Amino acid sequence: MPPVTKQKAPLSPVVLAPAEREVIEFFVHLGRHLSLPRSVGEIYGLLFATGEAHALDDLVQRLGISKGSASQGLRVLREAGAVRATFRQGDRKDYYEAELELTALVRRFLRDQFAARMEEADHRLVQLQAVVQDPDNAAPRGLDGRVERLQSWHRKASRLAPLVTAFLKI
Amino acid sequence: MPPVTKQKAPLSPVVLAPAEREVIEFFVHLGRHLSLPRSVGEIYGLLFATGEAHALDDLVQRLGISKGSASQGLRVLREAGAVRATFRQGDRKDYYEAELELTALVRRFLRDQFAARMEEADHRLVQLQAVVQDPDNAAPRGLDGRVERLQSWHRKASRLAPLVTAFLKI
DNA sequence: CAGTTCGTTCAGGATTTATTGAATCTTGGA
DNA sequence: TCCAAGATTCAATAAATCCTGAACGAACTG
Repeated sequence: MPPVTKQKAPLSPVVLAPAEREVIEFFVHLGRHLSLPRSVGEIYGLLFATGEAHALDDLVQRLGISKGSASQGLRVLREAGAVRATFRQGDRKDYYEAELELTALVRRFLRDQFAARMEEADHRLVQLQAVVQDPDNAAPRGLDGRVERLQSWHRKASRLAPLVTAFLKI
Repeated sequence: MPPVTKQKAPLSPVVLAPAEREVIEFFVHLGRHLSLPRSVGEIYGLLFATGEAHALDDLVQRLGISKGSASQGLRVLREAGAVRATFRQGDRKDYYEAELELTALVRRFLRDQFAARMEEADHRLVQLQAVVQDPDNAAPRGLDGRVERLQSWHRKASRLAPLVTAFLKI
């Protein structure tokens, strides 16, 4: 008979309850719409489901993902503000818990992601207009007008973000 | 001397002007944010750049993509309302031109895509709540409250879409 | 300082997604 | 009805993306 493998008594079972699995799937699907890898949705889903702080190893065991995925996924979530690190006396592990203030999350997303994309689009449009107006580049007739319409729409979209932010405060 | 290969005199050159290439890249990038394949962005970009109606073969030649990609890409754009088919007397080809009313495009996107996703999320949330409230599923304590918060946020987001649509009408 | 425990990184493998091109279907004209 | 041009489909291939796990470094501990 082989020696019993050493195990530190887990405070809660490492298998997922059906309810947890369901929550995880929900966030995996949500993440797909934001082009996030499955593992990121899984991690946030588990943290959201349990409402507790978990260490990296915990996520690896319960979700059955690799340390690499867990580490990278946590980084993404940290940078997005979707997860907070908490610390415990006399414990070297990092514990993470889900940010549950969804409104704050969305607001942050709008401020960071959306704003960044709008700015990038702005740069592109400026460059595009320069290229189009250069006679050497053989722009089809009427193109400059169409690019102008792109820009005017871009300005309109820019005015939209603050409006949404305001709405979220209600 | 080999016979001259038969060629139907093209009305415009099959190589892309720099201005056209720039516009195409712009829409390729835009499409990435919507998880659209490169080919779809290229097709819309070319139609937008020239402002003219093009047949499938035209797109294949100028963009250097396969017939398959062109056909599927056009279908996606058609279904999204981003492209319109036009017809010509005594010509069996289908010609496509870009829908230039961007505001209408965005409105349609909100109405179709966004609404569909919200409805899907609604179904998922209802199911999720059922699973969570079933005692057999071992939901962690407090989870039902968190799911309730998800739903309340979902309701708020639903109210957002009409608001944006209204804004676009201005 | 040697030995541990954690977390991160990244090259390589696995999986998902996009593209190709030949076969097939559709349509209109003779 | 047959033919040919045009469009679509889809199985095979290519490309992009994600995941893994071993190697590494940092930070503690005895």
